[in-house]
Amino acid sequence: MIIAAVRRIPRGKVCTYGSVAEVAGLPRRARLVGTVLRQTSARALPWYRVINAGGRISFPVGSEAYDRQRHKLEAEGVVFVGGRVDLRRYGWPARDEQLDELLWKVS
DNA sequence: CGGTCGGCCCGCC
DNA sequence: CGGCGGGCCGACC
Repeated sequence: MIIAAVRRIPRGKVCTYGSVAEVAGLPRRARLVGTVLRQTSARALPWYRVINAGGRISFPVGSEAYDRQRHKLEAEGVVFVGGRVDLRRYGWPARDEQLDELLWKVS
């Protein structure tokens, strides 16, 4: 479940659409993740922790949605440099954690 | 840095 | 059935 995957993103971290899909067991379905997030309205869901593979927010800069997402992330300590976040530092899961994350489905 | 081109998979017309 | 466009992605120029 995509929603479940999004829910597992730790505070202060971000996850790309592609990674969310992978963790959810749906490789190559990044676009689906975007579609789902667009339609879902769950307030408790940390949707704002999902960004694109370029480390950017997938909303037009200056848009209300962009600002909302960015503020939420910054409030958790995520730092933007030139409109981007360093995925090596804030990306989840980290490369060495990915295996564990995919294995989580089995358990 | 920006722009394009496939590739991807779905949903809608 | 074909065409188009998405909160995408990677490769290339």
